[in-house]
Amino acid sequence: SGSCTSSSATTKDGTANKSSHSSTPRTRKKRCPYSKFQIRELEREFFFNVYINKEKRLQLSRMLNLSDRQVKIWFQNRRMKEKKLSRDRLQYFSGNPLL
Amino acid sequence: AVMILRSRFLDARRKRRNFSKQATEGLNEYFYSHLSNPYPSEEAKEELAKSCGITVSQVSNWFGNKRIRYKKNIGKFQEEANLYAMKTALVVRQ
DNA sequence: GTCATTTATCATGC
DNA sequence: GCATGATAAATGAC
Repeated sequence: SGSCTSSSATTKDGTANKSSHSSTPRTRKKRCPYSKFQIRELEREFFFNVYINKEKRLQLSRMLNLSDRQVKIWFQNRRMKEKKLSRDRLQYFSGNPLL
Repeated sequence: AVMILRSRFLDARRKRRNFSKQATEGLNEYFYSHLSNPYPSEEAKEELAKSCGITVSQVSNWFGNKRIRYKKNIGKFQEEANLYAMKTALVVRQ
């Protein structure tokens, strides 16, 4: 089936083009788990700034062989994850007599 | 003490435990009685969370998993669907 | 941008 | 061995 290597089978935007004709229902891109190295670098940048600018985004996308759009979306999802972690943390530690 | 609680929190978040029978019961009742639009509102999620003894996030997770797994194999859930349809019908009759 | 989703994948229970 | 809950990519509404 489809592979997850972003170097081929994807356009510069990261949008998968399955066919040349416009009649295709524009298939959804398959979910591709990122490598340990990619996650490490993304997390490192996220630690410095939760919001990444265009320059660093392009630089990071080239280094990690990801599309600019993928890096942007990763930061969006990562911010949502951080928010959820804060909520869970608050709920877990709230009303705890040991604190 | 803080570190112990912190590690316990991290472990508790990673490990998965099945919901209670009553919790799954309540979730399924809502799902199959709203099969045409199985998208509970935020208020409905909070009510389900309270009545089932789970968090709102867990309610959202359950409905997300249930919707796609039901859609992927409707036949597998047919018996379950009939069961809850009959159950709600009996409730209405009372 | 946030945020509720969809979808696939991961991890665990049994 | 799958069922099940949680999480990770990806989309779309707003």
